[in-house]
Amino acid sequence: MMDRTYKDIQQITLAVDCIIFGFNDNRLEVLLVHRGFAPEKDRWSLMGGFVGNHEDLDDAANRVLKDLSGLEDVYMEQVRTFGKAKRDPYERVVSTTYSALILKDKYNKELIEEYRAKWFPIDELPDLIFDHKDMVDSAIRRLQRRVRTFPIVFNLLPDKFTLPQLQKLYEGIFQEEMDKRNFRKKLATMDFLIKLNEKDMSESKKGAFLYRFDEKKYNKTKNFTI
Amino acid sequence: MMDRTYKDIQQITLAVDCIIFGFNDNRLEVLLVHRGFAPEKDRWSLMGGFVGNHEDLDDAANRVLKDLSGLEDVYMEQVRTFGKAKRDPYERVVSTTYSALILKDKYNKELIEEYRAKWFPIDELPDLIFDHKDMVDSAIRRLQRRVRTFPIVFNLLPDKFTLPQLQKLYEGIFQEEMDKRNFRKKLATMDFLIKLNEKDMSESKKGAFLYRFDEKKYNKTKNFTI
DNA sequence: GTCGAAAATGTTATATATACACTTACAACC
DNA sequence: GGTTGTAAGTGTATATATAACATTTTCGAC
Repeated sequence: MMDRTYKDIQQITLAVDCIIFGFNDNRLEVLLVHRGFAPEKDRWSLMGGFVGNHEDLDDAANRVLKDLSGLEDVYMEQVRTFGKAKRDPYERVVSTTYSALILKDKYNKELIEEYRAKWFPIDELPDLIFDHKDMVDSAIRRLQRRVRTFPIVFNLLPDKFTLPQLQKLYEGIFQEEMDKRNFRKKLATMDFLIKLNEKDMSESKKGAFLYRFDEKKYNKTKNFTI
Repeated sequence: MMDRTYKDIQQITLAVDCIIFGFNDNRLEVLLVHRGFAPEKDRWSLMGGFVGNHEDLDDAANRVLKDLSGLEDVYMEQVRTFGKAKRDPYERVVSTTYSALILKDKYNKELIEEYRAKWFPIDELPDLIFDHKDMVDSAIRRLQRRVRTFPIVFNLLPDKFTLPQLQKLYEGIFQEEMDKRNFRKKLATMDFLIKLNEKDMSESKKGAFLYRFDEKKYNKTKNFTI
């Protein structure tokens, strides 16, 4: 902060936009809202909102997410701030993006309908307003980096999940196929992945064993890389 | 952006703060300014400034850096945005941080004196105002990640530099010593590091060969990891 | 009891990372 | 001009991580 007085400083509308990721049908998807109002009526956008004058930036992002999904205590990270003067052609708005990882079957469907929101696979995004496509892209790139060294993907899965599911999720995030044996070899070294005596029979005749992520055990060593 | 009108939205003072890195005396340092004005008079802070109403956020960061250093076209990256409502106890200010890599002997010394700025090694920082210590820490962590996969350290070195210098720089960034032979083995695989027929005799009797980073050659392959 | 479909499993080759010690060049000094 | 001190420069062996690749198992459906 330099030596100007705090008076007469120009103020700017500050917003947050959420890139909400979900794992559906073995694909990584993003939740988008359909704008029912001008400007840019009937186009798709990220879920966003303005930051209150006495509201923490992080809190604003959580509030916006809760308004749409009904969810609280969601895994969320700030991604970056988009601040081009002309990024919103109607008004000067600077927007900080947050990436959220949610569980598809936990969100509130009525709220989502109310906002006319829809899930889109990340490789089939519709046309988005303003710079929202750049926002999604940077969030995906960040997610791709983060999931290599932090066990955050479990936020996208139910408590019990199978290894084929987990692999499909990583493949959806990286947008590339992985070798099953090498993938499992890495997971086998991680003692915080607990194999249960239960199978999920819904995806195959043989059934796949269910696993659980033990966060406490993970916190002891915190070594994780895919 | 959700369905509120654009009217009556609260506006917030937006700032940028620059974490300016330099490599001096074989150490990684940060340039800080001494506040000569209230509030927080006589404490140290990052160089910052407010964002103009019609100014791109990136442009604001570049302007602030130029005001202090006289430098333009500096390597700069956005780091993250600090938005706690009470982070500045006097007024609501949201600040986006930018990390800059500058060359020590190129900046404008008069400007720096005018602002009462001073270089501090990153492991000997003074007490900083507000959340500026967190800002520096997150910029250092980001820098540590970035220099592993992008050849950005050359922004901290003169056009011609020696391998011992380069290694000292990496050691300063990582805050740990590295093995000379393994370090050079990696560099030897990079054909965009051009060995010159010149030695720098200032640091040793034997002298160390000077090298040059060839950006065009780098751009052909773009493979770089330390 | 045969078939089909997905789950589960190991080995080898290659690449990368780590650990480690001596020789060389040159200025400074006697 | 010979000795000394200091930093520059160099190679090899070992351990670890990554990548490539095919068969067997299970069980429901028919």
